[in-house]
Amino acid sequence: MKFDKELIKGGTTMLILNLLSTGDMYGYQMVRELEKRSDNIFTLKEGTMYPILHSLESRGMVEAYWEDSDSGRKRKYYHITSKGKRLLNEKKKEWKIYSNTVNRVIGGAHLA
Amino acid sequence: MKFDKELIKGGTTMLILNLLSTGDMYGYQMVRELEKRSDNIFTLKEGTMYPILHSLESRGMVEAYWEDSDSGRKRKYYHITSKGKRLLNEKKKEWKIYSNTVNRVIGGAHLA
DNA sequence: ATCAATACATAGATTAAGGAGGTATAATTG
DNA sequence: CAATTATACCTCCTTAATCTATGTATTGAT
Repeated sequence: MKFDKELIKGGTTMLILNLLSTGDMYGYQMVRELEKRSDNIFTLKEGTMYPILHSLESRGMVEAYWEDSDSGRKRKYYHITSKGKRLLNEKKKEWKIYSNTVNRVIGGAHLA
Repeated sequence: MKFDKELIKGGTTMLILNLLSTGDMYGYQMVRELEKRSDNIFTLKEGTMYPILHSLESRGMVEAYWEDSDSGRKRKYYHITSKGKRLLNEKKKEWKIYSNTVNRVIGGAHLA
């Protein structure tokens, strides 16, 4: 299914950008956060997340920086850029169109 | 992104089954119908639809029969079975969970 | 007569996402 | 203290969904 142009294509990207829009985070934290915020409905897989994060970085949507935690453990934090915020807004718009249309089509009272 | 079990996986299948739940249809007609019902947002590609239709048939979700149109042209109609209706209902439930969760996560008023 | 529309179909390419595995350190538990 | 679990990063390969491209054949319109 294609939606006019490029609708949806990568809903995970939207969720990742959305997480980062609420504050800088590191990868491992994002997995837990999304689980928490979705009441364990969504499970972000590392094999899915890290490639997306690296792709977003190379496209200038996020910026990464290393920081030490209290325990001396290294963490790679990601920060959403203004370009990334624009992408997020686009994706949200697309999601609205997509989900509203699905709901209309499947829920709709259409008489033959 | 995976949703607990098998959520969503093939939203196109849901839309196709949904179309058939409103009456028997032939492939070519379904393409036009979905376009119409979605105000041209969804474009069902034949290369996507036919394989799905054949898979649904082999799994007993739909049944096919040939019929001649007025113009003598052959049409292959599809009819949703009760098994197919059950599958449709499951898919709709999954869609509700999925879309509600996305909306909660991205729209949600979460304070850090 | 030619072109667009109707109507079916498949093969191969593309892409998103997941599964499985790998490295390394810190915290917990027996 | 040793073993396990949790933290934290990463990549390669596969699977599955979908699209692109193509093919056949008939009918209707110009």
